[in-house]
Amino acid sequence: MTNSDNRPLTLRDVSEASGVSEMTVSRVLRNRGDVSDATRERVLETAKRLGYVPNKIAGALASSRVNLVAVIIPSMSNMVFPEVMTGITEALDETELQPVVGITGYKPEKEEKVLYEMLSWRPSGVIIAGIEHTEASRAMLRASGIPVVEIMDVDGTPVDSVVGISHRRAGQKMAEAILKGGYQKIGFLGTKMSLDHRARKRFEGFTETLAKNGVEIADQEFYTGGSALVKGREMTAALLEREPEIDFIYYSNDLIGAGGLLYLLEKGAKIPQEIGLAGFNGVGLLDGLPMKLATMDACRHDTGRKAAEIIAARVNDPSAGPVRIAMEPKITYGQTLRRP
Amino acid sequence: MTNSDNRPLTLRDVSEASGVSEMTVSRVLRNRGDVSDATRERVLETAKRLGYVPNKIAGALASSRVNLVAVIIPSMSNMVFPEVMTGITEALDETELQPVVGITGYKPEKEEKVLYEMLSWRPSGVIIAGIEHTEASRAMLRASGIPVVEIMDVDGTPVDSVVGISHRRAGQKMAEAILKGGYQKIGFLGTKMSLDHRARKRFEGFTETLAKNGVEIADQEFYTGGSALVKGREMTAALLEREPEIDFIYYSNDLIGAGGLLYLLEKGAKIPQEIGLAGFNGVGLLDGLPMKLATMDACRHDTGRKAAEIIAARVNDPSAGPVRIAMEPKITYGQTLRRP
DNA sequence: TTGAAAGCGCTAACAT
DNA sequence: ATGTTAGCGCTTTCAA
Repeated sequence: MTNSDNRPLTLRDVSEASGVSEMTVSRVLRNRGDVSDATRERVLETAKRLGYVPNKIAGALASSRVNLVAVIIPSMSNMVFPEVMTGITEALDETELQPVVGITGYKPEKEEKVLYEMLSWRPSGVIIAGIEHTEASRAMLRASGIPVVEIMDVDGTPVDSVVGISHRRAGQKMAEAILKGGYQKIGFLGTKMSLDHRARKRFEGFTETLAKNGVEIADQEFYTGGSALVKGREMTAALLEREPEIDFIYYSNDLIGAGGLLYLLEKGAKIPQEIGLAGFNGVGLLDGLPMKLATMDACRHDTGRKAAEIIAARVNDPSAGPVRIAMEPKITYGQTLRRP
Repeated sequence: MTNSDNRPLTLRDVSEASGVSEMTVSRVLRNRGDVSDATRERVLETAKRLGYVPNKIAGALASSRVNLVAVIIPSMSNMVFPEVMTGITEALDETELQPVVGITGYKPEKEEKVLYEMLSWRPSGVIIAGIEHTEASRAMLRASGIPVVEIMDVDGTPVDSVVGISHRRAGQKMAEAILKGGYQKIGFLGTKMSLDHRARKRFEGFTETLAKNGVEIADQEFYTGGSALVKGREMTAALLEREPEIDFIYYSNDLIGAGGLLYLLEKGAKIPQEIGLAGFNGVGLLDGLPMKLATMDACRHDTGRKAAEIIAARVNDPSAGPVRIAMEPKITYGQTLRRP
C-alpha cells in the first residue's frame, strides 16, 4: 500500500507506471486539455492504485495560483464567527476556492502576525473581520495585490471592499426602540471594549441617541473573561443593587443578556413591563430559554456569504472594483422589549 | 508603498535593493547561518522598507518542509471542537507548527475529500477527530508517511497514534452513577447516531451496563437538527408524556440536557429527588443556568494539547513510535444527579 | 562570512 | 492528443 521508501509519490511515478508523460498525467488529474478516454482511464487507474496525492505546493509555485482564501477572525468560540464561516464556506463551495482560517484572539499584533503568515502562502483573497487594523496590517493588505474584504463593520475606511452592518447604527436603532417602548432609566452591561471596536461603536451609537433624546445612561459596567451567563447574572444583580430604579438593561451580547434574563426571572421581575432587556447578535443557540430575549440580528451568515462572493468575483475578474455593502440590522423584539 | 507593477516582491528584489546575494537575504530572513550584523541589519531594513513577504510556497517546495498541521474535525459550531482547537493551538504555539483546520460536517465522504485536499499541501502531521474513517481515508493517512493522531475516541483500531476518552466507558460510568444514585426508570434522549459514533458508543456502554444490572431503558428518542435547547424541552415533554414514571433522563449532550432542565424547572419538578438529569461534555457555556447539570468531562482541552504534543515530538524525532492515550472521563454531579 | 549552482514537483507555453 | 522545455521562488549544498 505504501511505497517502499518513504518518499511521497510524484507525478513522475505515475507517469512511469502508466507509460505516459508527466504532462499528460498532469492534464488528466486537472481535467485540462484534450486527453483520450483510454489514456485518461489508464492514468486515473494508476494514480489511484499507487495512492498518488498531488503536491499542491509544487502546483501552486508553477502556476502561481493558490485556490485558498485567508479568513482572519478574532475567535472561534464566540458563536458569532462560526456563523460567518458557514456563510463563507457555503459560497466558496460553489467555487474552486477553499477557506483557511487564522485566529487573532482580538489582538492587533497577533492579527498582524497571522496576516503575514497567511499572505506568505499567497492566497487568492483575504476576508478579515473588522475595519480597524494596525498600519502595518493595512500596508500588507494593500501591497498584497489580492482582493480583500473587511467584514462585520462598515464604520470606517476599508482597505478595499467591505461587508457588514454599521454597529453605530445598530446602537442607535436599539436606543430608539427602547425609548419608543417607553423605558426611561436605562443601564448598559457589556464587555470591556478597548479592543472590541464593534461593541464600542454600538455603545457610542447607543449613548449618542439617548443623549439626543435627553436621556443619559443611568449606570454601566464592563467585564472581561469568565462565563458570560454567570457574568450576566452577577452584573445584573450588582447594577440593580446600585440603581434599583432601572427599567431597561442593554447588554452588549446575547449571552450575558441571557444570564441577566435568567436572574431576573428567578427574582420574579415583570418582564418587559417593569424592566426590559435586550442583547445583541441573534444567537440561535438561546432559543429555548424561558423567555425570548430581544436582540438584533447582525446578518452574520449573509455577511460571510457576500464576502466570499466578492472574493470569488474578483478572482474571476481582477478588474472589478471595490464593493461596499452595508446591511441593515433588524430588531427582534422577543418578549423582553415592550413594543411602541 | 506598493511596487509599480503588480508582481509580488521576491527575494531577488530584496537582494538587488540591498546589494547582497539572494542566499544571504534568505539566511537573514530565516536567522540561519552566520551573517555579519551589518549585513543582517541592511537586509532587514530593506525587506521591511519594500514590504517583502516571503513566499512560503517556494520555500516549502525547496526545503520539502511545511510547518502546517492538518486538523480535521466535524464542525466548528458544536462547542466541543473549539475547545479541542484551543488545546491544539496552545501546544503548537510552543513550536514552529501551525494548525490548519478542515471541516467534514460529520460526513465520511467529505472527510475523505478534505483529507485529500489537506494532504496535498504536504503538512507535517494530521490530527483527525474520531477513529472511524473510510478505507480510502485510512489508506491515505497510512501512505502519507507523516504522524497521524486520531482524537476523542479510543474505542477501535487507530491508524497511528490516538488520544481521547473511551465513550463506551463514559456511558458505562454514567450508568453506574445513575444506578448508585438509586434511579430505576431511566430514559435516554439524544441525537440520531448513525454517523455520530461517539454518541453511539456512549449509548451502547450505557445500555449494556444497565442491562448487566437488570435494568432496561424505559424510553428513548433521537432527534436531528433544530435548536438543541428547544429539542431538549420538546423531547423531555414528550418522553414524560409517554412514560410519566421516569425518574432519570440521560441526554447525549449538555445542550439538550439544559433544555430538559429548564423545562422541568418550569414544571416545578423536584430535581434531583423525583427526577434526575445528566448530559455529556462539560460545556462551560452553561454555567449560570438556574441549576448545574450533571455531566461528564470529555477532556477536550487536554486531548487537543496532547495530540499536538505528539505531532510535535514526532516531527522532531520521526523514529518515535505510535502513542495511545486513554483519558479517564470524570463525572460532575452538579445538582441534577443524586449522589450514592 | 558570503556566493553560485542545482533542483524541489509541478505547470505554461510551445512543439509535434 | 501527447510530448518537450523552461521556469515558478526559494533552499540545499558546495565552493570561495
